[in-house]
Amino acid sequence: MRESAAGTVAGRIVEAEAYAGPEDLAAHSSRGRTPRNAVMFGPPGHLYVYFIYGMHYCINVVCGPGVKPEAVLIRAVAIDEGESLARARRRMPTDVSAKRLAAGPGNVAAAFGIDRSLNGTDLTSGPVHLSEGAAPDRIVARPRVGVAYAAEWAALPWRFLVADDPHVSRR
DNA sequence: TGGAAGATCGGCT
DNA sequence: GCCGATCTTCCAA
Repeated sequence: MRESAAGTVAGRIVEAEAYAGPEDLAAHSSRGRTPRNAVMFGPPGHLYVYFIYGMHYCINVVCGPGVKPEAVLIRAVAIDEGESLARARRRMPTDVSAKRLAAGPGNVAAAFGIDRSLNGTDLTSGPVHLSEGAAPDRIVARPRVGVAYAAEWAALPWRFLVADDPHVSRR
């Protein structure tokens, strides 16, 4: 759930990827602590937001006990219908279907209005909240996307998505 | 100080 | 299926 002056946008996470560190070569934390990934080395329950490819933001949830730089990349969210959907759609540059509104990490950040200013935000007290909901019936695991450079780590099935959910990313 | 690559996306062929 | 947009970040020299 994301709260801002523009109103609240809420949704259900339907796709995510796990990044372990620092031994996971696909994780940003695998090359040591830098100004960009410093949040990953901090306590869990915080947002790690980074800018990629000159035009997109990706949002992660820092997890682990706080000693290991681990995080979960939020890749797709099914946005609640009604006001949430309307507000999210207003943020998008082009008119897109509800299915693809928050499909893919770049789109999730855009739909929820999350950028680098929210990097390091505490998810328990800030304008972005996570809450526990009913677990989906069927979850499938797939290899992670876009990490072919990570040798044997690229093959690990650490991308989790809700089976047959139309809101997941396509690539 | 320079250059290469990137946890992407959308449009075009 | 392929390619360009666009700029931050990191490493090497």
